Amino acid sequence: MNRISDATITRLSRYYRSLVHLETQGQEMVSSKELAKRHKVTPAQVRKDLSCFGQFGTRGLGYSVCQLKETIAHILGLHRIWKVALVGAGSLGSALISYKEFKRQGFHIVAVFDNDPHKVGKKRRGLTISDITKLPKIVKELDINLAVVAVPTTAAQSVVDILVKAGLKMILNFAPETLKTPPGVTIRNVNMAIELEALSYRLVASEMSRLDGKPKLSSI
Amino acid sequence: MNRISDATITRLSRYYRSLVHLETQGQEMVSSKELAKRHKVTPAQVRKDLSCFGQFGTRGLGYSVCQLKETIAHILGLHRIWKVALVGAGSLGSALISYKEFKRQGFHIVAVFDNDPHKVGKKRRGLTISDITKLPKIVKELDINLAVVAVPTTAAQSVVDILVKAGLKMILNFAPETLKTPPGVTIRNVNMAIELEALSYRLVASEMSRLDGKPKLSSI
DNA sequence: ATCTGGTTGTGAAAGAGTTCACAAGCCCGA
DNA sequence: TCGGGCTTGTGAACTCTTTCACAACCAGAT
Ligand SMILES: NC(=O)c1ccc[n+]([C@@H]2O[C@H](COP(=O)([O-])OP(=O)(O)OC[C@H]3O[C@@H](n4cnc5c(N)ncnc54)[C@H](O)[C@@H]3O)[C@@H](O)[C@H]2O)c1
Ligand SMILES: NC(=O)c1ccc[n+]([C@@H]2O[C@H](COP(=O)([O-])OP(=O)(O)OC[C@H]3O[C@@H](n4cnc5c(N)ncnc54)[C@H](O)[C@@H]3O)[C@@H](O)[C@H]2O)c1
Repeated sequence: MNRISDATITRLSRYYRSLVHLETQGQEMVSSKELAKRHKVTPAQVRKDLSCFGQFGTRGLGYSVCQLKETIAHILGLHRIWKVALVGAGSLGSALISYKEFKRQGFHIVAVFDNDPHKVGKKRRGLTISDITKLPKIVKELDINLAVVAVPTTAAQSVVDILVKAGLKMILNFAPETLKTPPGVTIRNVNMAIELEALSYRLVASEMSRLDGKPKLSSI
Repeated sequence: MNRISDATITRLSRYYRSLVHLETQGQEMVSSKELAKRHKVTPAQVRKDLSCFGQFGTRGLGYSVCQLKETIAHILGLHRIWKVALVGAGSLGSALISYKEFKRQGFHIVAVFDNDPHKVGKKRRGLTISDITKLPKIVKELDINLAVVAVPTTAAQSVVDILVKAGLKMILNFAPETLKTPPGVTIRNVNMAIELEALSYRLVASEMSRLDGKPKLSSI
């Protein structure tokens, strides 16, 4: 069992959501075929993804919805509660605080930081906004596992440096910029601008091919 | 020149941001080496990405920052103004409306839709929220190019169906679910939950390897 | 017991994407 | 004009990911 690819982990997350859904529908078993159809991948892909972690299915029957769900939850660490620090209590940060899905998945925002004196001390959904300078101390005290960065692009690198110094190893970044981190620190980016630009590129491409009479692009 | 990969387009978006930054710094030329370092890829990757679209560099010197920036803007369709419909004026939707970066990149939110009678008719940053039933008409009238979906997961598929029927071909979805679209319609997902789960998986993995005394995972 | 229809798990093949390696080319100074 | 230092552009090699294909297996009917 080699290093698991990012793509596989991403797909497991998706399968997980389907399984939760199927369970609420009362479905007992699910085949790789059905799971694949729901996610626009091949059945072989589903089976390969799962086989990275063991054998969970029954030949001829498929996978037990409940059992597979639990297995994936385990793999992804969704049974655990992770303590999250949010940096940046702006419009995006505020939306994230009020986003209940995070908590449901075990990601608890337990501290919010900002550097704006007008915001520090104020409350957001029961959480008091702390000054960014208090971050290292609070991260230690609360034993925080991961950080979400929702500050303006210009401040993002300096915030990441602070987080790294505070000992955090996992960071989710919303600023549309590639940030530097030392080895051992994982940073993942949520980048809506890039997604939009990919759509924009395809709009241009589809217009061009329309003019050329070429066949149009398929989805995803 | 084959089909350009998604990965390449994504990287172009990133390079673009670096180029904008370098231009404001007054830098005239940039090498694939420098660009690569800023984005944690190899110089060869940068050159390959660009070579998909033509030859823009000068051997021995590198690329003209300004010229390359313009070229990429052209490729990605960033010169144009795209009209965007936003569906869902909740907490995320509201954050998106107030996000100025979108407009700067040429993505203008020109209409906002919701199905909540309490919200329809209200204003958000100068935009009146319209009832979702008016969407097809307004999309036609305003000649809207793409749609952003920021409604609860349970409503996302039905909203996408409406969008597809209204003739939209490009959709950016924030709901954490794989949505069905007919061929010819491209949908891209921004999925923070999945990103968090990938981090969570790595946290678990790193804890396990810590216990085993194995080397820790590298960044990215 | 055996057969049938269906599904998993997995090596091997195929396909994508990335990196290597080097000729071709530019600039500058001698 | 020539040589040295540096960088691009790109086929070829390599690596990673996905798909194929099929033996192994399960359940229920006959
Ligand atoms: N608003 C959106 O819908 C949206 C969408 C996509 C991406 N983003 C990205 O998310 C990030 C935040 O966006 P936003 O719209 O919430 O911005 P915002 O300006 O509303 O909020 C940013 C917050 O960060 C705080 N801040 C600034 N520097 C800081 C520092 N050094 N330390 C701690 N806090 C600091 C500010 O005081 C402010 O409260 C940006 O990088 C933006 O590009 C936002
Ligand atoms: N809030 C966040 O920070 C956040 C983060 C990540 C992902 N998301 C996702 O983004 C989506 C929106 O989240 P939110 O927090 O803004 O939710 P929200 O409940 O605040 O807002 C959703 C809005 O959509 C409207 N709506 C519901 N059904 C509709 C329909 N059929 N047609 C038109 N409008 C409809 C509601 O009236 C509401 O205004 C969800 O799918 C959520 O999972 C949100």
